[in-house]
Amino acid sequence: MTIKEVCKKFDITPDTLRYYERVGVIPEVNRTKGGIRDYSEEDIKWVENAVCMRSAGVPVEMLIEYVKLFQEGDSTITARRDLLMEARVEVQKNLDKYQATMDRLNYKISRYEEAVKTGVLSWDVVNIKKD
Amino acid sequence: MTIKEVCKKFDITPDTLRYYERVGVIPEVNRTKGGIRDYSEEDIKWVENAVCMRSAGVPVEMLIEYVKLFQEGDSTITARRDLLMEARVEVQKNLDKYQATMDRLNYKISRYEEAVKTGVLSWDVVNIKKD
DNA sequence: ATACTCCTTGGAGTTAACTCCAAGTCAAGA
DNA sequence: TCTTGACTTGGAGTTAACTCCAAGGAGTAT
Repeated sequence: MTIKEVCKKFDITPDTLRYYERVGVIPEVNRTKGGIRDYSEEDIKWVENAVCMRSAGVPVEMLIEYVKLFQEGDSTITARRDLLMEARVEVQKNLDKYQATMDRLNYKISRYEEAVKTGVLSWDVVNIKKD
Repeated sequence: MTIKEVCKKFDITPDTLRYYERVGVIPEVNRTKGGIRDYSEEDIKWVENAVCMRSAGVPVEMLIEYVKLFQEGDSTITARRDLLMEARVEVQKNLDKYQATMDRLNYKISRYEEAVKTGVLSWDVVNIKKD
């Protein structure tokens, strides 16, 4: 699979994909004789994983560390597990924040819907209900 | 309330809070005769809102726009609602991504837990189950 | 009155994660 | 063989959102 195809599949740019490989967010990809990247199924799984993790804010730094440990073999299994658990804590934290913000947005929007209908804007549209 | 107290309350730095005011993420805050910021309840609500929105990745740009519209008065009610709805779409998108990443992390970690216990590392620890 | 601490400002600097660019290579088509 | 177009590289540039800094002012303790 060419770089362009992989990029299309995951909606990222070739620059990003090359960057990921360069810094080690994904392992090195096989090349044709001409030196052009040819992504294997395995490579694509790594890209998929990287894109997913990055979309949830897992730092590039952490993904690099994971790949490094992976390439060191089975002796790093617990280290990898710990790294993933560390990542999970952060993702969960953010998930909670996003959910809290959704709640706030939903509340505000419902108040605005009301205001648009009735012409009356309640005091607390900016904020959240008084305690 | 002093800037330090507000910062402690929301776990941010004075620099960030002054930055928010400077660029318009929150409206201007009242000062003492000496020129020192004295945050009112209202100000604090704005800060709370800004911190919440920012923690879910709502761009500073968008918060500035909201404050600007708010200060223009009731004629901007629908515009503000639309802005909030736009923000909500983005936050929801990210929420979904974070959830997907949590699922992936949970799966991977469970596989690693297994591997740590049994010493056997299944083929797909890196990725997600084959289709 | 002097020192100390915390506040102020405008503006420069930092960071993470891309994103762009110039110069060069390679395979395929005319 | 020559052109075309996609790919390659190392390195520089960009962006959003802070973060830091130097210089100065105000209020309080000694």
